[in-house]
Amino acid sequence: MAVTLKEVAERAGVSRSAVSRTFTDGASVSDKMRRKVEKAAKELGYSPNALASSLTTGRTKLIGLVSNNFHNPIFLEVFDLFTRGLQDRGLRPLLVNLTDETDPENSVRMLRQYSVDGVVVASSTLPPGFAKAFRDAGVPVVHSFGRASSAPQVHVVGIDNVECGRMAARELIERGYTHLGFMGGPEGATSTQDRYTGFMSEMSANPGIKASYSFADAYSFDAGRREMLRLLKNSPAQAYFCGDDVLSIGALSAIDDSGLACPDDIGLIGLNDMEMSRWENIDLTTIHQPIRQIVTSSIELMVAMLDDPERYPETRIFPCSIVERGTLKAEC
Amino acid sequence: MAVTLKEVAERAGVSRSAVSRTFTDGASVSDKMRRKVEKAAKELGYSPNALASSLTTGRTKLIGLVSNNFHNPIFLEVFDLFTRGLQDRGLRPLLVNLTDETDPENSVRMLRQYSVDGVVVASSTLPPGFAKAFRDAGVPVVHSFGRASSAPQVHVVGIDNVECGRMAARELIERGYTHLGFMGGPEGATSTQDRYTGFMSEMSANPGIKASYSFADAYSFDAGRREMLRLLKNSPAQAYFCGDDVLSIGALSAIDDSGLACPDDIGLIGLNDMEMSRWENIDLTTIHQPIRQIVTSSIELMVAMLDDPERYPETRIFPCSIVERGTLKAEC
DNA sequence: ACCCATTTTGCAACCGGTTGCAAAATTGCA
DNA sequence: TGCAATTTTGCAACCGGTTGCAAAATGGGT
Repeated sequence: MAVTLKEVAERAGVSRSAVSRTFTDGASVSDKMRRKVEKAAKELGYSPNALASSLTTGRTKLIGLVSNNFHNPIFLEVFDLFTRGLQDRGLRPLLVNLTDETDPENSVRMLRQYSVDGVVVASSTLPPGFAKAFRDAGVPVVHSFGRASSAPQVHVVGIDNVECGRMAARELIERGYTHLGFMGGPEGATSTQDRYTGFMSEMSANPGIKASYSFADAYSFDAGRREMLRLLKNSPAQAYFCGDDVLSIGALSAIDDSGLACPDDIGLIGLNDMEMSRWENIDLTTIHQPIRQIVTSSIELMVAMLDDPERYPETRIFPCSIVERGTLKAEC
Repeated sequence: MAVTLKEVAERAGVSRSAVSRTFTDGASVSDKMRRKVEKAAKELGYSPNALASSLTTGRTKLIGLVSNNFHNPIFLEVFDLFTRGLQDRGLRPLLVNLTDETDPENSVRMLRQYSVDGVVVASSTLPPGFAKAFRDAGVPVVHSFGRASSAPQVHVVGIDNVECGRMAARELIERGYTHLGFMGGPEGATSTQDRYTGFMSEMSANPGIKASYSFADAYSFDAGRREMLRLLKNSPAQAYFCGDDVLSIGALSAIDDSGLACPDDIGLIGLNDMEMSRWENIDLTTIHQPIRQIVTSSIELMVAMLDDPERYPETRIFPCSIVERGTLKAEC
C-alpha cells in the first residue's frame, strides 16, 4: 500500500541510499540529486517509514506518557501541554493508562516492545516503583509531579509538597484561624504524605494552634465531598487545607449543602490552581502549582536525556504561591 | 542494549525462526522446543520488538487517537475510556493533539510515518475533512462524536444531534416556558449546527413559542459565561438550551453573578451529562450522552475494520435521554 | 590538460524480526 | 519394522530503511 524507498529510487533512477540520504538531514547529497529524488517522492506521495528507520538508528521518537490520573481535570491540562510540547519537538506520545495497574513489569515490557525512547511518568499518585522500573530497564525517565528528593534515583520535576503544606498552614494562621484542619488526598500518595508533614511541622512551631487531620480516599470531587460531610458532623475545624483543588470543590459542595457558608463558617484552601478554580461560581483560594513550567521543564529534561542517557538524575522544584480568591476570610 | 531474537536463538541452540515461532501464536512449534526457547528467553529477559515485526506483518497495533478537545473536562473521561479500551485489546494509542492544526495533510503524514493501523478521531469540533483525509490515505478511520449521516463517508459513532436539539426544545416547552433560547457552541462545529437545526425545527412546529439564538465561540466555561453575560443585558429568554455542559456551567456562573437564580429566574439545560454536572453544587439538568457506549462501540468498529479494511462505512447512533436535576423549573 | 583533494554516489551488509519452502523428524498404521 | 502422512525445524529471502566503505565524479590550481 504505502510507497517505499525502493520505488522512489527506481522512479528517480538512483540508488536506494541516495533516497535515504535526501531524507536524512546532515547527509551528503548534491543539489541535483536532491531535486531528482524530491520530484519522484512527491509524485509518488512518499514519506519515510519512521519505524523501519528506527531499526537501524535505534530511535523511535516515541515517548511513553504514563499516568493513572484520569479523573482529575487538571490532568487534561497536563496532557494538553505534554502532547503539544512533545509534538513541537518531533516526539510522539504513546499514552499509557495505568489505572488499576499494580505491576510495573507489565508496563515496562509493553513500552519496551514499542522501543520508546523515553518515558514520562505524569502522576503524583503512582508509586515511585514505576519510575524506577523504567530506569532499571534502561529507559530514560522523567517523573513529573513526583516526590522531591535530595538524592533522586530518577529525574523528578515538581513542587516541594512539604513546603506547600507549611505555606498553607502559615497562611491560615496569619489569617487568625486557631483551629486548622488538614484534609489530605489518598494517604498512600507521596504528595499527600509530604503536604501532611509540612503542615504538621508548622503546627509544632505554633503550639497555640489546634490541628486535626484526615484523608480522603482519592483526589476526586466525591471523595472530598464525602470526607467533608463526615467532618462536619462533629466539631469541624475553622479552616481546612485540602489535598487538592478538586477535593476542595467537593468539600465546598458539602459545606454548601450543610447550610454553612464558605468562608464565613468554614475556610478552605486548595492546591493546584486548576482552570476550574477560577470559575466565578467556585472561586477557590488555592496554592498555585506551575504546571506549565513543570511540563516544559520535564520535556526539556527528557530531550536532554535522549542525548545523554547517562545524565545524572536531577530534581527540579518549582516554587508555588498562594492565589487569593474567595474561600478564606480576610482576617478573623 | 535490548536482547534480540538472535541472542535467544544462540543461547537455546536453535534457529531464529524457532524463536520467532514460539512468540507468534498459531505457529507450529513442538512443546520441547517451546520450553527450550522460553527458558532462554526468560534468562535473557527477552521480549520481542513489536516495531521490527510490524515491518513484515504490516501491523503495528498502533492506533492514532486524534483530538482537539483538551479544554472540555468530558474529554478526560473520553481519553480514559479510549486508552483503557484499546489497551485491553492489545492496541496502543498514539495521542495526537490537533489544537491549532488546520491542515489535515500534516497529521496524515505524521501518522503514516508511524504506520498506525487505524485512526480514531475523537472530536465533535474537528471538521469532517480530517477524518476523510485519513480515509483517503488508506487508513481505517472511526470518527467518534462525529456528525451522523445517512451516507457516511467514514465510520461515525455518536448521537443524533438534531434529535437532541428537538428533545431539548420539547422539554422546555412541556415545562411551560414560552420564550426559549438556544445558546450554541462554536458556530462552525457540526454538532452545534445540528443541535440548532433540531431546536429550530421544533420551534416551527410550535408557533406560539418565542425563540432566540446565539453562539459561544468555544465549548468552554469562559465562552459560556461570556455569552450568557451578554445575553442577560437585554431581555434574555426564560430558559436556554446550552451547547454542552461546560458551556452551561459557565452560563450558570453568569446567572449567579448577575444576582439572578437558576431555575427561578432562568432555566438551563445542557448536553453531555459529564461527571461534573452531577456535582451537588452544580446539579445541572442535561441531556445524557452515552459516552461509554460510544467509545466502546468505536473501538469495536475499529477492531472490525482492522480485519476488514474495506468494510462499508457505517453510522452508529446512540440514544440520548434527559437527566432531570436542578436547573429547570418543574412547571411554569 | 593534468593531478590531487574533496564531494557525491552506489554497493552490500545490517537493524530485528517473519515466513514460504524444502528437508528432517516424528507419528500412525499395517 | 517399514513406509507414507504429518508435524517440526532451519534456510534464506524479505520487510523498509541506514551506513561504512570504496569507487566515481567533481572541483581547484597550475
